[in-house]
Amino acid sequence: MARPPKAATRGGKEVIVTSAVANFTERGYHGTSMRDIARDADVTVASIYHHFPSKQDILQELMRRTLGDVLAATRTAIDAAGPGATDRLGALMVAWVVFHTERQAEALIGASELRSLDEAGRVEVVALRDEQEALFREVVDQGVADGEFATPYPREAVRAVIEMGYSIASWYRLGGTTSPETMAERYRELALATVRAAPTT
Amino acid sequence: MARPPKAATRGGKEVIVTSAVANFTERGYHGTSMRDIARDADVTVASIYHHFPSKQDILQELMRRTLGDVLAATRTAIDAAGPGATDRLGALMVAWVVFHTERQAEALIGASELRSLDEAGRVEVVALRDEQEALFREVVDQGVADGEFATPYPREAVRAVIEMGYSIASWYRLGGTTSPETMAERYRELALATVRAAPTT
DNA sequence: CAGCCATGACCGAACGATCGTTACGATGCG
DNA sequence: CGCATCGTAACGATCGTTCGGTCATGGCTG
Repeated sequence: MARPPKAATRGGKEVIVTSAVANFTERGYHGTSMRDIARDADVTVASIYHHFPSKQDILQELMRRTLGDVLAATRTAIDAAGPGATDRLGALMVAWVVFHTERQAEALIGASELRSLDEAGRVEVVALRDEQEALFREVVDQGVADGEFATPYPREAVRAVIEMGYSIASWYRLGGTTSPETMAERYRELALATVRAAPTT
Repeated sequence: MARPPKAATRGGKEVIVTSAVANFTERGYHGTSMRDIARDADVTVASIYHHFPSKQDILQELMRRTLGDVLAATRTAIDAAGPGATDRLGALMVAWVVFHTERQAEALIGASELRSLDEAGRVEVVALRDEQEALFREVVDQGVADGEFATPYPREAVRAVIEMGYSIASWYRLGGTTSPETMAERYRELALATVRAAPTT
């Protein structure tokens, strides 16, 4: 059947995806042309259509990969953590932040180009996002039930925690003075502080 | 001189801006055509060019207005609050959240279409965003200096607080079960929890 | 083992559609 | 009349996509 002849044929699909990530990040989906993608990937426009049926399909494959990867990474982190909600949320947040520092470009696209998907693609991707949010909610709800977390607003706290990690992708610079692990540690504490707080009044 | 002849002339510039907000929110700047804006504003494309020199100019005026308004609103809130950092950050966060619930579409554009601005526009808008971040940072730094806030990571906490408020614009629905004021109150507490927490070690 | 040829990878050039923008004329109020 | 306002129709550029090819490879046939 059809299989990679050598794997070093020059890249094939991967160079296209890589170029698409860079371009979508910089200019957005609608601001990027197929010719932009082709130029950075060092192929012609027609070659792209040999690997993908359409520009829309590139975006969908990209987003499915990204959201699938981060979901898998956070699930693994939770399963490897202790049984307590504090341990589990800490591990979840560390994995969440590390992903957003190491693969910031893809993470940014995954969260900001939802509106550029067609109907079918959006349904699929929204389902992945809902799964991700549910993962956070389960852990926080467990902590509230066990009494480890005292926040009176678990729903809002979950959104705040998700968003503070996601937002890292928009300003963090790899190679700067703060490593992904250090960043993850700081945000682990910020997240725990957010869910632990009891009402003031 | 030139002034509004009646204010009921049919709208003039305002209907165009309103339509642009709706369209940019739904499809993004590059995903929106001048014909889209014209259709929703009930004017012709040529009429838009009577009020704006270019599509780029519509976006810039939009973003300048939005970021200027939220900056003014948050400054006013801080000045009206008590002198303590807790009061000041609380008032700042309430104003921040209320703005993002009441004018979510514009807020979303202001934060997500930075890359669609040309060089000149970006410089101007980035300056406004930096002022806004500085406002948060001043209050948090004051709290840390006075001992009211114990967070070991003030920089990250500032980013987290800004982002948790901004993100409300992407999911909050006016007319739902939670009013902007209630939402603001909850996020006031989440924000204070985030900056108050001491290191766990 | 030589030769063929199906196949996957790639490309140059063009398609019709739509884009932002403009030239220019009609309208109507002060 | 003068000016702000708005419209019709078109401009050249660029868009996503497709057509029709070339070229190297490697399994199969004799």
